[in-house]
Amino acid sequence: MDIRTLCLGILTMGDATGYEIKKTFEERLDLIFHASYGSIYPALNKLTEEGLVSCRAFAQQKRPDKKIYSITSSGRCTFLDEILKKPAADRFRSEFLATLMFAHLLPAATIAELIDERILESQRKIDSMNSNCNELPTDREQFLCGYGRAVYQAEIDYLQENRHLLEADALMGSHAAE
Amino acid sequence: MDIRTLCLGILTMGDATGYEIKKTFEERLDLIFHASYGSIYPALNKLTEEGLVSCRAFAQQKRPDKKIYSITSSGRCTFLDEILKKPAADRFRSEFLATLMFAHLLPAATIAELIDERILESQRKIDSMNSNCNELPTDREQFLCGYGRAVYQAEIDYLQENRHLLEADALMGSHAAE
DNA sequence: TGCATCTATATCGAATTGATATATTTTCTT
DNA sequence: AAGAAAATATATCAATTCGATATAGATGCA
Repeated sequence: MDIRTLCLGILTMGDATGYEIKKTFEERLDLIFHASYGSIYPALNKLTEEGLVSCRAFAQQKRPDKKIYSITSSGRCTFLDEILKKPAADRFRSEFLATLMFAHLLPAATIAELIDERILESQRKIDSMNSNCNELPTDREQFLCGYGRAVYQAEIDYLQENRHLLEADALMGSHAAE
Repeated sequence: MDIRTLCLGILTMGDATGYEIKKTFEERLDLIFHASYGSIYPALNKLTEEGLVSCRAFAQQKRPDKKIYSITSSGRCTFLDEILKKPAADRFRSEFLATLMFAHLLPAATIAELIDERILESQRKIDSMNSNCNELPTDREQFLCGYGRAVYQAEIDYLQENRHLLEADALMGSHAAE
C-alpha cells in the first residue's frame, strides 16, 4: 500500500482537490500514515493517467487550474483489491528513542528534560483526542482515535515507571558530555 | 537525525564493517529506526570523506575489500552535537491501521482475520522480548525492550476490548465488497 | 556431497520528505 | 476600514531512504 492507494481511499469518501486530500491526511490519518504534497500531486497525476480517477479542471486567472478529482469504478476495484492484500509491517522511526539508546553519553539533566518534554507532548495529544474522539462521525474513526490514545497512555505510564533505569545510566556517564 | 548519524552512534560502541552495522540496526534498533544497505554504505562513504570515521581496508581476492570503520574524535563530537538537538517527531506508517480506516468496505470475516493475525504477531514479538529483555547487557537496552513490550501489550489489550466497534461496522457494509 | 545460511561488498530505480515558490481569498485583529 | 495572518490551491526539486538485486567465498550441517 502506497500513497497512491490511500489517495484512492480518501476519494471513496467523496470528490476532493489535492489540497483537500492533504488536509484529510493531516486531520484523519496523520497518526497512521503521513503524506506530503510532493507525493500527493504526482500520485493524482498518475492515477488520472491510469483512469483510476477522473479530473475536472476549472480555469482560473493567474494561477493553475483548480482540479477536482473523483474516483472511477475502475479505481474503486483497484482500491478494494489493494486493501484485501496482507498489510506490510509497520514502519516506525523515533529519534526520541534513538537518542535514549545513547543515554550514557548525555548528562542526566538532558535525559530528564527529554523525558519530561515527551510526557507533556504525549499528554497534550491525548487531551486533544479526548475532546474529539467521541464526536467523530464513524465507529471506525472512534476506534482509531481510541487506539492512538491507548498507545500514548501506555507510553506515558511506561516512561514514568521506568525512567530511573535511564537516569541512573546517564548520571554515571554524565562526565562524557562535558 | 539521519542514518548517517546513527551509523556514527553505532560506531561509538566499537569498530564495525558496514555489514555489522546493518546487523546492529536489525538486532538492536529495528523497532526504533530501520536502515537498509542502500542507505548505510553511502552514509559510510560520506562519513569517511568528511573525516568523521576512518576506514581500514583489507584486500581480498575476487571480491571487494573488507572495510572496518572506526569513529574519529571529530566524529564523536559531531555525534554528541547531533543527539543534543531536540529529536524530530516520530514517523509512523501502519498499513494495518490504514486498512482498518476502510473497514466498512471489507467483509466482516476479513476484518476479524486481520485483527486475529495482528494480535498473534504482536504476542509473538512480546514473547521473544520476554526471553531477551532481562538478559540485555545495558539498563538502557532493557529500558527500550520494555518500552516495546509495553506498547505492544497496550495494542493487544485495546484490540481485544474494542474490535467489536469495527466488526459491527464491517458487518453492515459487507455487501459492498462482493 | 550438496544445500542453506552467513559474511561482505555495492548499486539502482522508485518512493517519499520537506522545503520552497506563487498568488488569491477569507478571516481576524486593532 | 486597514493591515496582518491564515487558509485555499497549485506545483516542483534536491535529498533521503527503501527494497530489490548482483556477486561470491566461507561455514555449517545433514
